[in-house]
Amino acid sequence: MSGDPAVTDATGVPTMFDVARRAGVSHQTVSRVLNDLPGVAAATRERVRAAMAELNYAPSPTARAMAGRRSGSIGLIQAGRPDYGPSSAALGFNEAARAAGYAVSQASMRTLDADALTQAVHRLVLQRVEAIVLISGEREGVEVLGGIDAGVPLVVVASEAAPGLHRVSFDQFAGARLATEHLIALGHRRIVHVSGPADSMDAAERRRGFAAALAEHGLEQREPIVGDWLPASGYAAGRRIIDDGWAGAAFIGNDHMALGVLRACAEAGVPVPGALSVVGFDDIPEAAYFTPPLTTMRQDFDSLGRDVMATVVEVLRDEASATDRTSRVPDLVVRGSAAAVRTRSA
Amino acid sequence: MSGDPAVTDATGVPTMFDVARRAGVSHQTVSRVLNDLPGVAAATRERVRAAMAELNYAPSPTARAMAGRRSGSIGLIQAGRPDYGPSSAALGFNEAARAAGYAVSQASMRTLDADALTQAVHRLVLQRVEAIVLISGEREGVEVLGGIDAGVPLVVVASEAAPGLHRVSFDQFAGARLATEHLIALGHRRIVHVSGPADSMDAAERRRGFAAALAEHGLEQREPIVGDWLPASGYAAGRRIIDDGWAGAAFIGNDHMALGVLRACAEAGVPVPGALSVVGFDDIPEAAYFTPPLTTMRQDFDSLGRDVMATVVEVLRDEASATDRTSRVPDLVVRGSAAAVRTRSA
DNA sequence: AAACCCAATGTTAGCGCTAACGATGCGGTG
DNA sequence: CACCGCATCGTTAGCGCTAACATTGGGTTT
Repeated sequence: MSGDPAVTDATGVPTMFDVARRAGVSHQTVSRVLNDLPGVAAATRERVRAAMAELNYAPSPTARAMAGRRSGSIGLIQAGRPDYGPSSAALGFNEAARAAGYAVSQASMRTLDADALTQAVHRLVLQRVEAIVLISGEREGVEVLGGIDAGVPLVVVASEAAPGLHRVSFDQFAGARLATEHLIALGHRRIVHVSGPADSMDAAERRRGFAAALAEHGLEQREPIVGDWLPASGYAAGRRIIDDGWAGAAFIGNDHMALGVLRACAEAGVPVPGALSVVGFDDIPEAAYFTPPLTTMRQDFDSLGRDVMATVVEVLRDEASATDRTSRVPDLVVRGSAAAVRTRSA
Repeated sequence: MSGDPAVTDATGVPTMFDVARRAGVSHQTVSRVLNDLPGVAAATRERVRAAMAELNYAPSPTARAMAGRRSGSIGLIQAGRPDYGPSSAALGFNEAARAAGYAVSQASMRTLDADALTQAVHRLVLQRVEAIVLISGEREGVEVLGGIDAGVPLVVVASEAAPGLHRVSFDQFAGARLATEHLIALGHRRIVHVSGPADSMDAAERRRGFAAALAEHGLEQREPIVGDWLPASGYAAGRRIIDDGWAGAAFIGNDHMALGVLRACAEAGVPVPGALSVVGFDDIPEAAYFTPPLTTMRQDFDSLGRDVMATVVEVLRDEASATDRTSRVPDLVVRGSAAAVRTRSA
């Protein structure tokens, strides 16, 4: 692998000059071939290509970044718990980035705080990333990013408008409305919502969607119970719902909390969906095996990640003005946790 | 933010020369201060430090990498599904890396294949990463990496020996033995194991640990049922266990499959832990809210990630020979899914 | 006091690439 | 046939840093 006599570099990695010498041209011509620039005769181009192949040459991203043009890398900041959703989206993004020829410099942080985020952005800028992507549900992240002049395009996954930033997201509002309408269609009239935390944009949108569906059908609105996305808070919410005794159906902000609700029902002997119909959100891999299997809203996080990368490419290509892709609507996946009213008396 | 008159650079980012001019020294002295090299008078050192602070100077990682010494970045390859374990470990690693002053260049791939992995390594090497970390449970990943002369230290998270590589892992063998012994201590004599796929090193180690515990206590060994870590395969395994009717307890390779087993039992009306005791592995956040709450083996993935980074730092510091850290043993977390034999007749 | 040493600094030359400009040589125009 | 123009290529100068060497000036040695 190393020690090739045609290679001058001490590390054994061929440089542009090695290719140039081998092809009998100047290094600049090699550069032109590499970047598909015009002004190279077809025959020469081929000769250079052959030399590159023979030496197994690959340009140094570092040197390219130094020389000023594209660095070929993109910064990815992931803030928050390593949940299924964000992790999948990050994975999809990562694969798409590599497929597009980009490297990904990742900065993850378990909890989002303004200073850490700002620092992370600056570090990435120093690394000459061509764009920075933020995957985080918290509103604060978007606000912080909106106030930074990074000098490179910023793309966020955010379900609320992000002034000055490029945005990609699922339509959480529509998803929540569909979920709620499913319960309404099953004949439920007293529906409660367990929402995610106040600082979550997804939670806010789902809450809006829930409220909109109820309003459209003239149903009574109760103040949602606020959780923190974790099963424990869902469990607590479940107990409250049971003790309260009002609701016949519940739209839960995410599958984790829905699991907590199911657990609370199981403990209290409340049959699901007999006495309480439950719909979740996300469709995590476990959802189909809950007891009972969870009816929920599926989000294709993987393709979300790909969409993010597509946006990056687009923005980088034509320096476009603020993009806003909120196209995808989550799909309803019907399983056993929500049923029609009075099923049992049939 | 930009346009500082003391800064020469067109992009507005101060360079070493800006600092040098401001401090009235040469750029090389600035470099010396930056790298804590000797041969700089204390007073000068202070003056340079002040100038750096005033200009908000930060060295360019790109230029540093170019100039040959450390690049300040580490490559992270994550292969496989974005499950809770690997995602958490990657997060812990990422945070630890940043804390240690390193950037992380991440290459994720949903499925591991030799070519993709090899390519990823080469890309990272071109980016001049100082070390490469692989987080993937599959044996093939370790084998492929073992056969590559990357020129930089390679660190893997692997529960089997990795010749020529630095290794970090939990002691899966000990963990599985503890889990099995817990069931034995509860009085169980007919225990079955549902293992992960054959290409998983964790699965193999857990299987060994399970077999060792049974052997020690002279219990009958049945061939483990092989799953693929996903709930669906756990469900299938659960059905087989129930149909078979032999086992009174089951040690399941991970929590996801355990969920499938619980689901199968719930459907078949087999009480857990009444008729079948179940122990899982991983302690995913959902496990405490399964029905019944799952007794399982907790692994602190976050600190695993930190351990990996610690190993990287260590290896980078003294070019040490192959490291091997298999210290941590998973902890038993007792919940409701495993009970003593004949509990019901009490 | 001449020679010397060493701490403290400055100067120069790259790392591998891109960007800007120069230098060829060929065909076509008046 | 002198002239221009354009494709095709080469040369030079950086990007911001580190590494190796050159330079200074005070304090020691002989």
